[in-house]
Amino acid sequence: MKQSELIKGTLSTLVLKLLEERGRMYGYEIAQNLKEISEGKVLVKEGSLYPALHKLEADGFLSVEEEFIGKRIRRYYSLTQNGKTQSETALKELRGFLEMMQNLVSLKPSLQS
Amino acid sequence: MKQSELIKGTLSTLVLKLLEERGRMYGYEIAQNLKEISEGKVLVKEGSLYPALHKLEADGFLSVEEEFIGKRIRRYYSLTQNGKTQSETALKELRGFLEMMQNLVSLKPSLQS
DNA sequence: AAATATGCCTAGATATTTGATGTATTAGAA
DNA sequence: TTCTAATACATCAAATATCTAGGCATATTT
Repeated sequence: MKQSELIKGTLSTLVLKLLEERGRMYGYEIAQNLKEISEGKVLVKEGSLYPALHKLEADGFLSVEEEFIGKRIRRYYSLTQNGKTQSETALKELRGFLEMMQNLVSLKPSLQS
Repeated sequence: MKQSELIKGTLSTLVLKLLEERGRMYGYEIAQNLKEISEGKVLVKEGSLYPALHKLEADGFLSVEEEFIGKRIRRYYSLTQNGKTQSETALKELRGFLEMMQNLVSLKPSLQS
């Protein structure tokens, strides 16, 4: 079990969370940011991130604006109205899940049936 | 995102944790127990659990003893020595992951770069 | 007698992530 | 100046884990 295995299912939610805070980010920036704020523990691969972004966009949760920095393109993502709703829903769910998991991994045998 | 999507990658670890505490359990019992101690939130399907158990066994982390209760068979699983080591490693990792995730989902924008 | 619970199992579909690979620009080090 | 690393997008094949949906059989409750 690699540490990265555990990220499964949480990437989209983390992206939504970041965009909720930052307002507007591009893919590379998101990857760097996740790496920084997780102290190198969340290392999202491009092969994970870009498909995830495209899916969120296709689902109507993200809108995109393309910009050229010199000759290099950047695709800035922002939350749509649906995206904001989705972000709150997903975060609530993720927090509930984390709380429950914390509980499970810290349970002592004596506390159980 | 169904709640179950988030379980991905954690099932094996939860099984190891349970066996570490309980010493000896069979599949059906594990499923019931996860359901109980998670207050109905972790509903492991047989299609997930049995393959997971078989994999843990194949990896040398679990040993099996078959018992007949009347005519009905039960397959009791226990941790091997490797399984105990693996359990501790996996739990440490999972706890670290949970802590980090807690951190990520509660971060305020002002705390970031 | 019928329905529910116990108890094991597999096969196919689905979804996500990884690793590899590709293209191209820009900045900085040697 | 030349080479390397960083920036920035992207896709595809393969691996992996889980779920859905089935199957089989016994035991218990209604």
